[in-house]
Amino acid sequence: MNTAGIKKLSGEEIFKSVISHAKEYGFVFPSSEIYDGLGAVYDYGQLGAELKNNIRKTWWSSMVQMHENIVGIDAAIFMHPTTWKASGHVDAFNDPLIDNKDSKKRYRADVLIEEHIAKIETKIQKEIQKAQDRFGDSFNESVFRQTNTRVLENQRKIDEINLRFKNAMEESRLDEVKQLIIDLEIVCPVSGTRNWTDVRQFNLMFSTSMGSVSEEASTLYLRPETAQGIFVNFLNVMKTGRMKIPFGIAQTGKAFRNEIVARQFIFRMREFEQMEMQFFVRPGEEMKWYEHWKDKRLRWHLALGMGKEQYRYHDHIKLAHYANAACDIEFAFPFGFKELEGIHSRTDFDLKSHEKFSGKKLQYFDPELNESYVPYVVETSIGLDRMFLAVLSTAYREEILEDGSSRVVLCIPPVLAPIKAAVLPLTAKDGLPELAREIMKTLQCETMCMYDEKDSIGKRYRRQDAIGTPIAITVDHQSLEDHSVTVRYRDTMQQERLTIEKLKSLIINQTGLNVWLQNLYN
RNA sequence: GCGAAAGUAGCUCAGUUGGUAGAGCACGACCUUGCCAAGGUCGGGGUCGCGAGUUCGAAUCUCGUCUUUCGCUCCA
Repeated sequence: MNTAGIKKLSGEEIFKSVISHAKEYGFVFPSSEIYDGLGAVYDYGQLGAELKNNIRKTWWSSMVQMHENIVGIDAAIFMHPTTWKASGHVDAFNDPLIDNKDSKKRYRADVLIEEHIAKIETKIQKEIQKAQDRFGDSFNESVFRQTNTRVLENQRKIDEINLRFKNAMEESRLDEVKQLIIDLEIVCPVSGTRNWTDVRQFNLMFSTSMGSVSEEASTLYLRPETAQGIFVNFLNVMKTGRMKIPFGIAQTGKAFRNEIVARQFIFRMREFEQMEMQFFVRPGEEMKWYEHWKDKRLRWHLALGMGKEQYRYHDHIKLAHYANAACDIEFAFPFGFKELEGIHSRTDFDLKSHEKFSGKKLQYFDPELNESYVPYVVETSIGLDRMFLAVLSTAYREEILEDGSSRVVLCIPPVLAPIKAAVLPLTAKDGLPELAREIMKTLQCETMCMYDEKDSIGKRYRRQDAIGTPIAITVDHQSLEDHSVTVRYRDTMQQERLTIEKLKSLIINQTGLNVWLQNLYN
């Protein structure tokens, strides 16, 4: 049987199919689904976890194992709060915002309250003005402020509002900020109504507290990027690893961003996993290394064989405050070309800032130049979940076969496939399961395999196609006599006959990471 | 946050003007079969998102509420 054609699907159709396929076969589930789910949070299922692990492993080996001058670390998600002051994340987005439902205008809640206070202050000023007009030169303002009941009353109001606002902000009680706005009967300057939304803090960082829930507890943030874990460990790694510039530190791990809108399945999530490497170089050489990693990272993607046309560079014109060059590797997702990986020349911004806040010298003594300097940093940073989505949506295919029937197949790059081989007895009797089990036992020491004897052989092939297993091994009656089995390939559906002894090397050659690494960068 | 759509079995969905919940696929057992989604028999699984109301009676009508998805807004 051969493939007669691939069903043409629109991006939207593919995306929808991928999402439901991912759920149906145990790749990705909506989080906490029995409680109706949690918006834009997803769990990886039994096959998804395998695929995700394989992507991570492939990245890690390519970056750490294959480079003598790159080492990997695993920093904690919690970091000293000052880290985020140094990185600029604390100040960046910290305003409490509130919307008026009628005018649909958005205001800073603190500004609304300040304006209200200013109005009361105006009243006080008017009282003072009136008194001054009456008493003339003998008027003493500070005495008046301390004795006049109307002024005192208004001043008391101001102090109370300030206190309430301050307490609310310190305790992150946004509901209290809203209550304050309601209590003060503040109206929208445009619509004149008091129809307010809840106050929302536009801080992209999630916070929690460490220690007991008393005043001793300190506010911690869930890291919004993994990079800072590398920068704060720069000295440790450099010294203990005897690293010589240029060198890199790699890390994979979860990061958290409180996005206002998290959408598009696992493309934009509030909890996500990054795989990134910070490469420390001599100042002035950063552009050379920037180009180097731009090229090398694209070659990594191409080595997976998902198609050259799926990728493109997107150079940033507007640069972040810490960068002097930046580009994305964009991928053709079902909803268009979007950022998959970023390569940024971060200059010495981060290390310098950490020097300033920590008071520690974060410098490298360069024996060739005979001087110390703060290294420049070139970063490669890829979203693991995005890579997962890229793989899954590219792999998904609905094929029409010669006989008019159809099959759904995941053409996942073999090195990433969750299950590498399926072991299938042609029938579930005559001693075939016993031999198949024996083969299974040997192969599962080598790699992820799956045993299946339920339903007809054709059906089992299709089931393996649907989860992207590259190789199916079928044990039949002939196997009992001559120790040979049928090997059936996912993509072509072609079969060949091999002796059992050759299976191991076949699987390693076709799906093994070590073999894949040998051909990488060549 | 605003706007729109949708919540019925693991998946895709049906459910007629209100009358005690169905199909296909999937799942489990058994029989028959054996190289590309075979057939048969039997079976498991749903308080129809949740809560009120109307009614003799609500998956169906009304109201409320929750959740999800999409678009906008925000961010990059």
